[in-house]
Order: sequence, then structure tokens, then C-alpha cells
Amino acid sequence: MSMGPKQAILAEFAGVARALGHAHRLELLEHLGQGERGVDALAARVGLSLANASQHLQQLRRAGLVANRRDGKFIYYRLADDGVTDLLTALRRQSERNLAEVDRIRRGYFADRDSFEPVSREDLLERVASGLVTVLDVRPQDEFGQGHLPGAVNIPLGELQDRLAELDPDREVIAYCRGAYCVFAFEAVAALRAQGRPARRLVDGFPEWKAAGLPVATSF
Amino acid sequence: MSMGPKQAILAEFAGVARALGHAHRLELLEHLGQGERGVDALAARVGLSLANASQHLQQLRRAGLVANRRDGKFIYYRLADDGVTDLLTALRRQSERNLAEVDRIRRGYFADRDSFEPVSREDLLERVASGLVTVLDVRPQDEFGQGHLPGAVNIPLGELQDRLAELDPDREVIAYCRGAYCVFAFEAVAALRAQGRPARRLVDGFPEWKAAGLPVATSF
DNA sequence: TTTATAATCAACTGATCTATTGATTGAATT
DNA sequence: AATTCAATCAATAGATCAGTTGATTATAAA
Repeated sequence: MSMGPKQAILAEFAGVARALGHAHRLELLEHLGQGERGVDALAARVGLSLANASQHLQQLRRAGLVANRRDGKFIYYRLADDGVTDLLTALRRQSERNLAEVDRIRRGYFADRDSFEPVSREDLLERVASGLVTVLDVRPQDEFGQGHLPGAVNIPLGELQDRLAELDPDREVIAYCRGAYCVFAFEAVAALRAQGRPARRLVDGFPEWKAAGLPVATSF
Repeated sequence: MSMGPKQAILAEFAGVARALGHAHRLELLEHLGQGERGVDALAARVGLSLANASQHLQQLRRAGLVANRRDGKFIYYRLADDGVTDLLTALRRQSERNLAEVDRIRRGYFADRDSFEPVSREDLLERVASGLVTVLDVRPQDEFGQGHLPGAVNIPLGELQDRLAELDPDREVIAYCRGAYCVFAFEAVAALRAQGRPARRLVDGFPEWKAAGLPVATSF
């Protein structure tokens, strides 16, 4: 066998890549990007059995992508650092660029719901500074609480119809949720536009905002 | 089964990650980063059977990471675009950050050979501009010919001892080769320093230089 | 048309990965 | 000490992956 040092290093890199090589693990990472969580909560959100989620999380841990801590009888997992989000972003960029299948899915589902250009982080910062927009966080309340964009209003998608009154109808809404492919923001923009309100969505989500080093607010 | 659009997209991303999840494929990508190559040449350099290399290359192609073209009876593979190098760099960064094993290998092998700080691309550009350094490309001649740093001198590692006279002993040498873990540059720096000559190495290699959009020279 | 060469394809073995099941560990509660 | 709950561990069956071997396709040359 005897590998040279380069092969040994490449084998380690390959191990990290392989840890990213399963949709369930990517989804776990997306949720962990919102903040730390217990195994049970993650399993429920991603739709996995507890044992299965536990094992996927351990693979991520072996790859150095997540870390965990024990608090009483709960074990909380979190992303190892913001660099993980950067790696996920790089993976997404490359996949979007050269995978026809990604484009097909996006056109077939997402593009129908949002024919308007998404807003970049820079655009959002500018518009917030000029006081022209409402930033809307459509994630569940607990995720909002763990960290959100400064000044954002939290109305989870399911409550949006009932709480429209909370949004000034003359201000443009910029909605965001967990990431570039989280459907909540798409649905929220579609719902608002159906009411004749101006709305667009942030190009990606909270983890990317945080990984970019931009300020984050919490509710605790 | 019925997956939502997000799960379908994540499954595609996972497919790309899985394509990176094997040391042989990462090594193939490293070689493709130097320029396009035929299957036979790649198989020989990476030490794979022809059929095995062919199959790995096809996995990379399905993942949209490489492209190929036919010319006569040869099929030449190349990286799909410079973004692939960026993704590989992101993978390397993350792996270095949180994998104790990578650090151990690096200390055990590489650090022994090069206790001096590597030179960043920006540093190299500055030093070249001030005319103080010789840039040394220690890759094989054919790789040099397909693309190299402007003004670089090509002396493949194996010929370095015999061709020392070609290097001005008073100018610092900055050596580079295929990438951050290519051993050639480490060996070259060690050999030069053993002769009492000032030498350091570029932090990564030719593909990263090219992907950064910096100028590239060719010999054809 | 025959021959040679580059690469892929097909089939197969052994290895690794995924998800489930049930047992086990660790920490808090009774 | 006994109980309860979160999470991991262990064992397993089915699926996918890696690498070899030999056959096949595509192109160029004899």
C-alpha cells in the first residue's frame, strides 16, 4: 500500500468530501447553520430516525465539519466554524455552474415562484441603510431567536397570511430563510406578491450572512 | 420516495461532493489543473490502470467537474472551469483547519523540509516587480509548456542538481509546482538551502495561480 | 480490408456505505 | 437503587462503490 505524504493528505481531503456526499448530511449541515441543536431536534427536522441522524452527525464530526458538547443528557451539535458554510457555498456554486440537473430543478420549481432577481447581501445592506425596506425572516421562531439579521421581523411562513397587517404595505419586503434553496423565502415572496405587495428575496440565507462576518442579532 | 425540490437539489450537490470523495480522483484533478491531458497520460501519472482511470474520469465528468474532447483517437480531459480549483481550495482550507490528521502528516513530512514561511501570491508579485527573485518552476517540462507563471525558469526537480549554474546564487529563489501538497517544491527548496542558497516556496501551485485570474505564459 | 491503438463498456468480486433494529451507556429524576 | 430519557453502539441486510479482467467501439494507419 505505502502512500506518499501527498496521497495520505488527499485521502483526508477525500474523507471530508465524502462526508458532504449525502443529501441528509447536507440538510443536517443546513440546519446546523442556523445554530446549534440537539440530535433529537435535528432528526425530527430532517425526517430521520434518531439512530440514523446520530450516525450521520458522527460522520460529520469525524470529518471535522461539526463539533458537539454535552449539557446534561442532551448532546448539542454545531458547525465546527464559519468556514464550513464557505465550503458549502463553494460546493453550491460549482454544482450550479455545471450541473444541468440543478438548473432543471431550479427552473421547474424555484424560477416559477420567483421570476425577480434575488437581492445580494450588499444590496440589502444599502437598502436597509436608506430605510426603504422591511427585512423579513420567515424561519420558525426558535431559529430566529438563535440568530437573525439585525432589524429583521420574524413571521414564520405558516403565520404570514394572518399577520400581514404587521408589514407596512408601502415598503418593499426582502425575505430570507435558511439558505439559497430553502423554500420558505420563495413561498413568502410569492404570497406577498399575490397580495400586490412588493417583495423579493435575499440570494441566500442566514448562515451565509453570518459566515460573511456581517452583524447578527439574537433574542436571548 | 418523493423528494421535495430542496432534497433533489441537495442530492445533486451530494453527488458532486461524492465525486471529490476519493484520493485518486483528487489526484486526477490536481494533474488536470496543470492543463488538459489524455486518459493514458493521466493513468500513468496517477498510477492507475487505464480502465480504472477512465472510470474515475467519467465520474468526474458526470459531476460536471471535468470536460473532455476527442482529437483523433485520443480523448483529452480538462477541468470544467477555474471554479473547480476554487472548490478544491475551499476543500483543502476546511480540511486543514479541522482535521488533526492533516496537521500531523504535514508536520511529520512537510514541515521538516520547509520550516520557512511560504510566499503568498501577492508577495511573489511584489518581489518579482522589484526584480529581487527568481521564480522556479520544478514541474516536468511538458506541464511547464502548457502554462506557467510569467518569467518563471523551468528546471524539473530531477535536473536541479545538475543545473544549479543556471540560477544566480545571489537572488532568492521562489519555487512552485502543482499545488500546496506537491512535494517537488518542498524538495527543491530543501536542495537549494542545502547548497546555502536562499529559497522559499509559493504557498500553492500553478492551478491556484491561474484560477486567481493572474497572468499565465505558455511555450507553444 | 486488415491491423493497431486509445478509450470505453460489461461483468464480476470484494469492500464500503446506508438504514433499521434492539441493546447499552450516561445523566437526571424519583 | 430503580426509572426515565437522550444518545450512542452493535449487528445486520441491502445497496452502492472500487478495481480487475476481457470484450467492444472509434479512429487512424498499413
